[in-house]
Amino acid sequence: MKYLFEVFSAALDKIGAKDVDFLYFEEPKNIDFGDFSTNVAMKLSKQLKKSPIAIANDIINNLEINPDKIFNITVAGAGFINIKLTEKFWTELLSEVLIQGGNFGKSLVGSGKTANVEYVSVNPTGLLHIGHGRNAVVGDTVANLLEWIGYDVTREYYFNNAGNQMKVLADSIYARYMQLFVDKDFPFPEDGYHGDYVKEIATDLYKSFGDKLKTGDFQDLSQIRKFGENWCFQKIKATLEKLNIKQDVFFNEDSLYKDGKIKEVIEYFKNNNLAYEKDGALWLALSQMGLQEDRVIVKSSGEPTYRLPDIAYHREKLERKFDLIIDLFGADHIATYPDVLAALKAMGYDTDKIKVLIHQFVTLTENGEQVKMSKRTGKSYTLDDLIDEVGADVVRFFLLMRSINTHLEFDLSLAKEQSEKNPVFYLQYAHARICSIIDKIKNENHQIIINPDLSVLTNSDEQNLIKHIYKFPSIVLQAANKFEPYILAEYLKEVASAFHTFYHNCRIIGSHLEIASARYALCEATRFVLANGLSILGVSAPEKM
RNA sequence: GCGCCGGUAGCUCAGCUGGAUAGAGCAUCAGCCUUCUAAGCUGAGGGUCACUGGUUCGAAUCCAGUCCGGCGUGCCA
Repeated sequence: MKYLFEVFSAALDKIGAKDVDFLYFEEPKNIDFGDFSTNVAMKLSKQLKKSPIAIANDIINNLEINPDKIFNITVAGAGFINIKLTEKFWTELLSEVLIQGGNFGKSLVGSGKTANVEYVSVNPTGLLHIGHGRNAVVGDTVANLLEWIGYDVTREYYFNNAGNQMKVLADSIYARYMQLFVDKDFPFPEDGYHGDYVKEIATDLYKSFGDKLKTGDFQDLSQIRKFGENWCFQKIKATLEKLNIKQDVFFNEDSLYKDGKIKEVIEYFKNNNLAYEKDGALWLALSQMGLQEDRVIVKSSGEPTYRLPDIAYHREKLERKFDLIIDLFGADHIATYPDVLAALKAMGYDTDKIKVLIHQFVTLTENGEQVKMSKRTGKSYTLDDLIDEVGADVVRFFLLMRSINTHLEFDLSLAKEQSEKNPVFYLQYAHARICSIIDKIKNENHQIIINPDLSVLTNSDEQNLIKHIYKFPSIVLQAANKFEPYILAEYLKEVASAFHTFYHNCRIIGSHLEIASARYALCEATRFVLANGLSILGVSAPEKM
């Protein structure tokens, strides 16, 4: 690509084209058009006052072509320039891949920079459901992608164990505890958590404390609250661990109060006349920061609204001097971030460093029918249940294979399917097949040349596979820059498909030594791409299936 | 009402910094196992790209409007 840019820029200079910042090469949908094509001649039509086709011909006549690299260049259609590279050009790229091996796909664009990715961030009041699963898996994969392009990444979990929700949890646990062990008619709080897990907590609580917590006074409730928090956190962490997710920092909202950070934010806005008191509450003057309406940051009861700690927390992250700060949350939190960003901007921070990623909801379906998974209705389908049912690999892959902007339908019947219908197995199967070949060659002592001449890989299936392999680093970069793991997932399916076709048509064992050796090398390169790609997605790459 | 996301094949989704015949998987139909894993391969059918108008040599893609679905629009988080 770099090579193409160089020769084309030189030719454009020669024909007198100016300010060509729109020169780019794309892969035509139809491979008959070649490996790359450019529409630069069409775009120059106005400037040069000539027909696109004439310009295209001018460009071609002024190109200095290295016949080792470029096979041919043609003008087609309304003025496209199509470029076909030589087989040798591609096979030379392949040897690069083999040298890089497990590092193939990495780049340095983010090296020396730091990133903070905040995800999951569920308060310890319950169990994770599938929507949280999407958040967790996407966040973790975005973090992986950033690491692959060179960032030093901190994975962070933000939680609040002091708010009203925790009180509701404690009340709910207490009610279940009383119902189960003291008085079965004990009233359940109206806004309490109805999930079955609350009964489990109550049962475990009874095992630890027996009848000691019957009074329901402040001291009892605070012990119950702590017990519930630990119980939930342990479960949440265990579920995340099953998905191969481990976060570096667990940031407690409470520390913002203890360290005076909340106070500092309030002071700042008061001192700058951006906060005022009305109806006994403290309002943030967002209307002076470019937004529509002012909002309450401290209620008349003296408690802060979620906005205040959110602002203080993000200020804290900015103060930790990350080059990139990523927040990931579900569509239901969409309203929270414009206020936070506006407030930070008003405090003089560079909010361009903060990228807010919002993923749409997940619906779980089985046999075309929606499965309920709410934690309030009581009948719940947790993320943990899902992992136990279909496995961590399938959960991760299914939650990653769609753009975060779209509603994701998790098809439970398809996920359960241990067959060719399931896209995860398609990928893993390609990897396992390669490992099986490598095994067989080693175990049965088939002869293989160590550094074979790769230029014999000229047939269309081999060439097609090489071209797919070559794209891997740019796919990783693209997925990382757009924060979209699905781009990688889709790509890996294409690689697997190219491999399966190659595998079907090109035998290794039994071919001539030179051919067999070169194909063996191609298999190894493919294996690196699949293994590296799957590891970014956090999906295992089995050697046998 | 306003804001964000979406509306593309029977289903789930790509394609959206404008480009050549709109793609994939599943489903349907028809083929391929004496040879490295058939969880595989090959082929066929299937589309008014929600609708209307505009910009352009050219629109699924950009702009405006309309309709439909999801989420939000709290002194809940």
